[in-house]
Amino acid sequence: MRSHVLPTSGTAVSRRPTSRDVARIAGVSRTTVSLVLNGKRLGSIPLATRQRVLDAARTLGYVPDAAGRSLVSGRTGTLALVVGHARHLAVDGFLPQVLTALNETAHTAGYHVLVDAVDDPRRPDAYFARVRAGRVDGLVVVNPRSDDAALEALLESGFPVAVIGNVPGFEGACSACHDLHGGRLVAEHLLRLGRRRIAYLGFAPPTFRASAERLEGLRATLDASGVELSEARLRHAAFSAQSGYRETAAWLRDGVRFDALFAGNDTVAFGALAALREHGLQVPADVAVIGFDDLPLARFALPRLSSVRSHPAEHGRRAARALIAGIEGRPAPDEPPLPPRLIVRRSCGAVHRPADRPATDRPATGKETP
Amino acid sequence: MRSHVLPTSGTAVSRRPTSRDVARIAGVSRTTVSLVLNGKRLGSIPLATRQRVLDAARTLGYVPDAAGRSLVSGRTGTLALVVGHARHLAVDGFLPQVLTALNETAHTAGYHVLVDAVDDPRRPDAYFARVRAGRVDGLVVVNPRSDDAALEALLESGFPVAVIGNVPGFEGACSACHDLHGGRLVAEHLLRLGRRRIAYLGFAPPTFRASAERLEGLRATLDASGVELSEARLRHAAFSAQSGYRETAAWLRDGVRFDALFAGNDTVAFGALAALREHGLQVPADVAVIGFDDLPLARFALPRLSSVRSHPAEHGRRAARALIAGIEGRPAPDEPPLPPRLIVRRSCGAVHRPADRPATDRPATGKETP
DNA sequence: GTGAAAGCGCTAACAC
DNA sequence: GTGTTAGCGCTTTCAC
Repeated sequence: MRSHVLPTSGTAVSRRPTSRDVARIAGVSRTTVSLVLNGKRLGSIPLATRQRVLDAARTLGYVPDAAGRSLVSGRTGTLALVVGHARHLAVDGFLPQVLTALNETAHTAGYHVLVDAVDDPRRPDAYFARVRAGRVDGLVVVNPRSDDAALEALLESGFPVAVIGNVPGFEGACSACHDLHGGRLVAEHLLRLGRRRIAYLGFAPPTFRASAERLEGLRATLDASGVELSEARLRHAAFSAQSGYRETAAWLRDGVRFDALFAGNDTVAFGALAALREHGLQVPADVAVIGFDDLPLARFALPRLSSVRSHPAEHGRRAARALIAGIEGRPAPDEPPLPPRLIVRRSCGAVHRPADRPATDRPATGKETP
Repeated sequence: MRSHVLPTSGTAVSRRPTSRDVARIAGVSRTTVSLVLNGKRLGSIPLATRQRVLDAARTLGYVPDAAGRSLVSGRTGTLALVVGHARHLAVDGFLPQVLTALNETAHTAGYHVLVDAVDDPRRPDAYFARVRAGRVDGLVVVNPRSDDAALEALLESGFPVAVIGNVPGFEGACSACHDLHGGRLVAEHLLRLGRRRIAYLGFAPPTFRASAERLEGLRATLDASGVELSEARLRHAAFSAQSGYRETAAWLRDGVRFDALFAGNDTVAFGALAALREHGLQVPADVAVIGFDDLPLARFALPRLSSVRSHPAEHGRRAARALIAGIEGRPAPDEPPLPPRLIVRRSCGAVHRPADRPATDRPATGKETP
C-alpha cells in the first residue's frame, strides 16, 4: 500500500492527488493537465485555462507520479554512481567529492543520483540488473578495474555510461583521468630533488587502473632517467590510512629503505606519514612524500602533504554532463583537458617559509563555505 | 525512447524483454509468469510449468520493469539519504561512513539508496517533492537542524522517516545520537587534566543540533564544576578543515587564549591543529585538543587526535533497519543504546609510550580490509 | 492450475 | 483548443 502524504492544503483528498484530481478541479481533461504542467503546446492553450490548471495543481499539492511517468516515457530521471569497492567510499575523501559534484550537476538537470556498490565486478552481470530493471537512465562508473569484464560488456551494450577513469578502447566514454601524467610529474619532481631510491605505495590492488597507471607514469620517467624502481619498493595498500600505515610499517620492519615515497592517494599517505614518523624517519629530510588527489586535508597534515591535484569534483561534474547529454541524445560537451597539477608542499621539500605557506600552496580553486 | 540493453542470449528480442515475452516463450499467461517469478501461490503451480517459466526468463535475461512494478505496488524499493548541507558530504568523513553502511544494509534488504542534498531546509516543501513524486519509500535524514520546519512537518506526516540525530518530540524516529553525552565526556576528561580555559569550536553553525548539543554537554559539565565557558572561546566552523583552521587562527590573531580545545568534529580539529602549530603552540602541552566522531584518520594525525567515537556506520545501519521496518509495516527493531566513547590519544595528553600506541587507542571495531 | 480482464498514473496520437 | 482513446509493464481479483 502506498503511504499517503498530507496535502499542503485542506482540500478533501487524502490519497495522493493524481492528474485526474487536478483535471476535475480545474474542469479540464487529463490531457490538458499534462500539457500545461509539462509546458507542451503552450501556444494552443488559453492563459485562463492554464492558470486554472496551475492553481488546481498547487492547491492539491500535485506532483506527477514518477512511476507512471517513467512507465510511459521510458525514463527514470535517475543516474547511478557505481563504486567498485564499498570501503573506498567509506575511508577516502575522493569519492565523496565526486559524488557531491555529480549530485549537484545532476540535480540542476533534473536528475537524481543513486549510489551503488558493485561487490564483485568480475561477475558478468554486475551492472546489468539495475539497468535491466529500468531503474536508471545511465551509470557513472568510477575507479574502474582492469579485470572488470562486466564493465566492458556494459560499455559495448550502448547503454549510457560515463567512466571516471580510463578504460582502453572506450576513451569516448571516459572522463579522462591523467594518472599516467600525474605519475610522471611526481617522478620528475623527485628526481629534481635528487632522490633516487623511490618507493611506490599503491592506494589499491594493482587491478585498479588508476593505481596501476600512476605507477606506470612514475616508472616510465624513472626508467628514462636510468633510475631503477626496485620491486622491493613496490607495495599496494587498500584505500585507507590504516592500510597505508600497515604497508609502510611492513617495509620498515623488513629493512626496506627509500628516500622518497609516492603514495597512490592522500589517505594512504597519511598512514604512511605516521608509520615513517614512528620509525624515527624525518619527512622530508629522510624521506620525501607525495600523495595523490590533493584532498582538502592534505595541506593540514604535518608536514603539509605534497600531492597531485586530480580534480575529483570537476570529474564528477563532467561525468554528469556527458552522461546526461548521452541520455538525452545530445553530443557530449567538448571539455578542455584537465591536466593534473603537482602541488608542492613541505612533505617533499618545499622551502619552509615564515608563514609555513609555500608559494605553490594556493588554496583549492573550489569555493569554500565560510 | 527507452535505451535497449543486449539480452544475455541470442534469442530474437532486441527491445527489453517483458513478462509478455516470457509468457509467450514458456507457453503460459502473464499471470503465471508473475506468480512464479514472485514466488506466490507456489503450491498451485506444477513444477514443470514453473521450470518452463524460469528457463524462459533466464534465457531472455528478463528483469521485471521497476516502473511497472512500482506503479501497481506503490513501492519503489528506494530510500533516500538526505543531507542538509552538500559541503558536509564533500569535506567530512562522517557522512561517507553513514552512507556506506546504509547502502549495505539497504541492499541486503533489496533497497536502493538515493543521495539527496536539501539546499534550504527552511523551505517547508524541502523534502516533499521527492516523497510526493513517489520516488522513494522512505527518507533517512542526517544531521538535522533546529530551524528545519520542513523536517517536523515531514515527521508529522507519517511518511516513513529515520533521523540520524535528535529531533525533540520525535524521539521514536531518531537513531539517537548521544551528542550531549559526548560533550560531557570531553568536559570531564579536560577537567581531570586540570584544564580550565576551555574553548569550543563547533563543526557547523549552531542551528545544527548535533553541534549545539555537543556544546551543551560540555557547558553543563563545566558549569557543574564551576568552570566558566567564556563566550569569547566559542566559535563555529563549517564542516571543513579549512574552516576549522580559519576559526582557530582568528582566535589566536585576536589574542584569545585557551588551554584546551574541543572541536565539534575531527575534520575541523585537523584544521585547528594546523593553526595552533603555526602559531607556535604545542599540543597537548599548551593546548589539549579533542575532536568528535573518531574518523579513521584521527589516529594518524600528529599528534594523534583524541576523539569521541560516534559510530557513524552503526547509525547508518540502524537507520536503514528502522526505516525498512517502518516501510514494511513491521515494528522497528529494539536496538541497544550506542553510547559515545572517548578515545584518548596523544592530543589530549595520553602518555607517549614507546610504541606511540597509548593503551586506550585500540583499533576501531569495524573490520578493515587488509 | 491457469487465463482473461481490469487498473495503477501517466503521456501522446488523433479526433473533433 | 480540448477531449477521447490507447497503451506503457506489471500485479491481482475473479472465473473457469
